[in-house]
Amino acid sequence: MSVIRLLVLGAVRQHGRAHGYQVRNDLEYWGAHEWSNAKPGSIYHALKQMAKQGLLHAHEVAPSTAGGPPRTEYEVTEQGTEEYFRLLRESLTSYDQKPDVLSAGLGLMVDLDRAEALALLEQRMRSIEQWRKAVTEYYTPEDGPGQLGHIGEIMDLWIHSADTGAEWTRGLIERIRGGAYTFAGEGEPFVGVLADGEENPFATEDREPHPGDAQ
Amino acid sequence: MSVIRLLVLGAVRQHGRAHGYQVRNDLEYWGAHEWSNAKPGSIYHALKQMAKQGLLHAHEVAPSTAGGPPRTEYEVTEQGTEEYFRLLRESLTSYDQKPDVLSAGLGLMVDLDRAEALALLEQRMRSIEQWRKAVTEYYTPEDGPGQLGHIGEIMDLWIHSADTGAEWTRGLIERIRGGAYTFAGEGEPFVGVLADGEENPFATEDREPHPGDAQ
DNA sequence: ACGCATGTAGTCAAGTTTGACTAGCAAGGG
DNA sequence: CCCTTGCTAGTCAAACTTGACTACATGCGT
Repeated sequence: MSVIRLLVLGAVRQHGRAHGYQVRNDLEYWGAHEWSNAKPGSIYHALKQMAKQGLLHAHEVAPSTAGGPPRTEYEVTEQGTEEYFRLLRESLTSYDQKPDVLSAGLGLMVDLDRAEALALLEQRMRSIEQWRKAVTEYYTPEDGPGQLGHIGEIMDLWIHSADTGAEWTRGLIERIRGGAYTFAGEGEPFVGVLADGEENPFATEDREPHPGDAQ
Repeated sequence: MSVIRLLVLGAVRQHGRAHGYQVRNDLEYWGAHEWSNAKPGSIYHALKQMAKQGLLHAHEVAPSTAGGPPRTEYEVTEQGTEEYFRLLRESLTSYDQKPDVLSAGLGLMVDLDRAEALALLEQRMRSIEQWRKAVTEYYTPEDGPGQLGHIGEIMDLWIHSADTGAEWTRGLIERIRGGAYTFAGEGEPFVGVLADGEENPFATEDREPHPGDAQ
């Protein structure tokens, strides 16, 4: 799954009705440009594509109040809502070693109720366990892992990631079970999008890129 | 960086001269179809593209000995070798949280000499440390991390990944320093590609996909 | 009054990835 | 002898991603 659709659906849904630039701003507010491929091109592409596929409804709107080309406002359709929850559930349960997918799931998990979020994360634990078992059984030669030479380090890295990923998930489950955060149907939701005109405290500014990021 | 180019250059280079199907087979042998987007289309595309850019030299060759369309053999040019080592070094030093890039680097690191591999991994440790510092400093609000609500879990996940990634890298450095594996210029290299006609012990077979993998 | 940086909103071409598809040959079974 | 299955080798259209670019308006210093 591409994480863009999940993020875009999540952003549009929280606004009720949003145009591309608003979505773009929300994703920046969430830091998504840091941990996913949320570039303008991808966002506008996803909006158009999902409108074509009936997941979003597009309203043509009068030229913007603040300059620039005419903009389009989008609204999530019923079909889009279904797809949104499908993607969200998948992002929390499936172990595919793509940290961006899980990050998006974490940011949006409060759209579910607490019990379901917990159930999905328990399922995630089981997925990791199964994945680990499949990898160790399949890739361990009869004569022991030493036979693989330095290639064995790749497997070791996977196993290490699976184990630490499971450990972190366990911690998250405990925090949620302990009452942390506000989930759907539990009163005042956490404000996850920027109101119109609100300034973004995490804007990119002229800050250098993180050292260590790929060029 | 896209990991495909690194993998393809590495595979062609170890053969001296290889056609697309051979590369494709090597990547499967390395398990790359499991941990990267090494699909046929991407591989053939990368070969053509890099040939166009002068990183590979393409030899048109008589129709294959075993049926199918005429095939092309590729050889790494001097420019391609430079690019290969550039990508390889980057894959080992840069912390971009894409596990496929590091996996590819691990599989190919023995093309470097031991001292350089160690130096690059030490650099990786520093990159992780810097990245961690930048993230914690930049994303921690004045009133403490609790202010972020559930969004703080995303940051917590990053930090956790950085810390466990550093820990694993430290272990690898120690193993290499302790004399593990055979690096460039240390005699018989580990056999990393399949000889012509050799069967692949890790072939995909009809095995089910790993449970927990994304659909 | 002028120009220049900044913010708003989105487009575009080039490159990359995906998944399904083509096509030839060999082995083996009925 | 024919027919299916599987292996070798690669192509293709559609979708997606990237990074640079356009166009308009506002505010701000000089």
